[in-house]
Amino acid sequence: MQFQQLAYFLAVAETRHFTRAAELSRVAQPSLSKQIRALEEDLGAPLFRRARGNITLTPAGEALLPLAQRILTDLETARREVQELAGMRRGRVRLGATPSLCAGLLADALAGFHGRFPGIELQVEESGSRDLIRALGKGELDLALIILPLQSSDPAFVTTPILRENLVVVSAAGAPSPAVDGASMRITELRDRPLVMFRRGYDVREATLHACRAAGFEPHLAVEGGEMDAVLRFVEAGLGIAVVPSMVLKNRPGLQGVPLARPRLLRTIALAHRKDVDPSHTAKAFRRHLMTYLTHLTRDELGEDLEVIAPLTA
Amino acid sequence: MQFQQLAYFLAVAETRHFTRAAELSRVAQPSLSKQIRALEEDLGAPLFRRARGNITLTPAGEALLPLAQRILTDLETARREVQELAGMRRGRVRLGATPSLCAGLLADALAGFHGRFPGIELQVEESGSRDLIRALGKGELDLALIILPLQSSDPAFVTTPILRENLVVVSAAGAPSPAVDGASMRITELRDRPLVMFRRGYDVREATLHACRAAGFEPHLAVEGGEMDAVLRFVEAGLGIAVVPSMVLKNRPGLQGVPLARPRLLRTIALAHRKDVDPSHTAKAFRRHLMTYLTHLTRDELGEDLEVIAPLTA
DNA sequence: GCATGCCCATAGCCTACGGCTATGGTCACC
DNA sequence: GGTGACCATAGCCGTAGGCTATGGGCATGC
Repeated sequence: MQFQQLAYFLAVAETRHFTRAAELSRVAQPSLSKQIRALEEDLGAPLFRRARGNITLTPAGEALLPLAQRILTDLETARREVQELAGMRRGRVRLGATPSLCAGLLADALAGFHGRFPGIELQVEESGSRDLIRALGKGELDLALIILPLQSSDPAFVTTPILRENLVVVSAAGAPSPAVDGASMRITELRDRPLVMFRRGYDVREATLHACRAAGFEPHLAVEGGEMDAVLRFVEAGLGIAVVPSMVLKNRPGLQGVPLARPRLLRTIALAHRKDVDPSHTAKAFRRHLMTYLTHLTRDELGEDLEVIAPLTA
Repeated sequence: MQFQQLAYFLAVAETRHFTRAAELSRVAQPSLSKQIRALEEDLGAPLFRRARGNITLTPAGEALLPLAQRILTDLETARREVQELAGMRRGRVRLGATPSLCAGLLADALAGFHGRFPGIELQVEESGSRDLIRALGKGELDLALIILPLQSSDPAFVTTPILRENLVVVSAAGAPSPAVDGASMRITELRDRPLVMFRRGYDVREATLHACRAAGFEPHLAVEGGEMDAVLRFVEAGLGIAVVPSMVLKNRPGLQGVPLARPRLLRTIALAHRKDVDPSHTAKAFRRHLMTYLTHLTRDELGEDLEVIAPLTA
C-alpha cells in the first residue's frame, strides 16, 4: 500500500468519478485506475462499485475512508512538524542569478523547492555576476549563481562549479543559417557580421568581445545595450546575429542556434556564497535541492550544449 | 514519503543501529541507508545523528517518531478493518494439489497469500487428480490444482488451464547422462532402461506408461510404487532413471534432468472448482493471488520446462 | 603503530513499478 | 443505430528501490 494510492482513493471517493479524480490528482485516468485496482488487490476487496456514472463505495471502501483521511492528515502534520523543528517552516532564501539562468533552468528548480517547502520565501535578484558578487559581499544575498572566473578574485567567497555551457550563435529562425557549413561556426566568421550585443555588465558580452579580439578583429555591433530578452527579440526581428548562452533558446521557436566550432566558447556557472558566514538552513536546503535537481536532469532535458559538473563533495 | 521509509525509520529509532535495523526490516543495510537518506532529503532535515556506535535522534527525528508510529498503526488498522468487512479476516481455503505441485510452486504462493491474509486458514490436500476431483465433487475442497485432461469428463467442474509443464528424464547427478546426445532424449531411449515408477494414481505414471506403449514397447520397472519423494531418492541412489515433472528438480542438487525430445511429454495443470457452487470469497481471493503470482514469475524462476498459460479472463 | 574489525556510505547494476498514450468495450441517451 | 461518456486494457518508458561489492573512518588490541 502506498500514500499515493490512498490519495487517489480519496479523490475517487470525493468526486465519485474516476476521470475527474484523475484530473484532481493531476495524473492520467488509466494511471489512477491502475493504482485503485492495485489497492483493491492488495487489500483483497473491491472498494468501489463501478456503475455507469454512479461510482459508490463498498462497505470495505466505507471502512477505509476515515482511516485513509487520517493517515494522509498525519502525513501532512509530520511534514509540517519536522520542517518547523528544522527551521524550514518559515524562512527565506535570497538568491542571485544571471538573466540567462533565470530564464532557463531556474524556474523549474524554484518551483520544485517551493512545492517541498511552501513556507520558504524565495527572493530572486537578476543581475550580472559582478553585481551579484557585490550583493553577496554586502550580505544582501544568501547564494548566487555566477559565471566563472570571477574578476574580483576575492577569497571571501566559496564558488562551486555546477554547470558548463556552450555559447551559441543565434539568428532569426527564417533567415539562412549564418554558418558556412550549416552546422557550426568559427569565431572568425563573426567578422563583419552585424552583431546584436548586450549592455555592459553581461558576462557574455565580455566573453564575446574578448574572443573576437583574440581572433584579431573588432566585431561590428548593429545594436548594443539590450537586456537578454531585448537582444533575442532584436535577433528575431532580423537586426543581426548574437552570441548567447545555449539555454535561453529553450521555447524560442523564432530563433535558431548554431554552436561555435572548437575552440568553443564555454562558460562555467558556479554557485557562490560567502566564506565567512555559514549559509542558513534554508539556503543549504536550497543548495541541496538545486544540486539534486541538476544531477537528475536527463540528457534530453539538458541538450547538447549543457553539462552538469558533478559536485566534488557539495 | 513512503510507508516503507517510515518503517525503516522506526527500526533505526528502536535499534539505534543501521545494520541491525536492516536485519530487522529484512533488507540489505545499504538499501535501508538509502531510504533513510531519501526521507531526510524529502523532509529537508536530518533525522539521526550518526556517531560511532551511538545513533541518536535529532529534534526533527523526535518529532517524527510518534507520527510515524501512528501512521503505521493506522495502516495496519485499515488493512484489518477492510479485510474484516470483506470477510477475509477469518476464513478457510481448502486446496487440493498434486504432490509435484505441492513440492514445487505452491510453497511460495501459499506463503505470499498467508502474508496478506494471516487470518485465513489454509488446508492443503495432497493427492492424485482423480482423488482431488472426487473430493471437490463431495464439497471437501474449494479449489484443486489438477492435471488435464480429466478422465471423468464431468461437466460439473470448471477447469482453467494455468501451466504447461515438460516432463523430464531424471537421473543421479553423478551418473553419466542417460541422453545419447547429452542434451535431450527420445521416448524410445527409455526401452530396457531400469525405470523408477510412481505408485498407481499418479498422473505422471499413466502418462509415461502410455507414451512407452504408444512408442511400441513396455518399459522395464526397477522399482515401483513410491510417492514423489521416494521416487526421487531412489533415483538419487542410482536405482534407475525416472520421468518426472520438471519443477520437482528445484533445489535437488543430487539429480540431473534431461528434457524429452519432440514430441515432448507435456502435462497441463489446471485450476478446478465446482460449477454449481460459487467459490467463497476466500477461495476467489486465493485464486486471484495464485494467478497474479504465476503471471509475475520471471522467466528465470520458471525455467525452460514450465510455461504459464495466460488466463483467458479468470 | 599498525592491523583488524565494525559499521555506515557510496557505486553500479537490475528489476519492477508507476507514469504515459492509444485503444477497446460497454452503457446511456439522442 | 449512431454518438459520446467513461472506465479498463495494452504496451512502452524511465526511475525508484532492491541487491552485491567496496570504500572509508573510527575504535580497539597486540
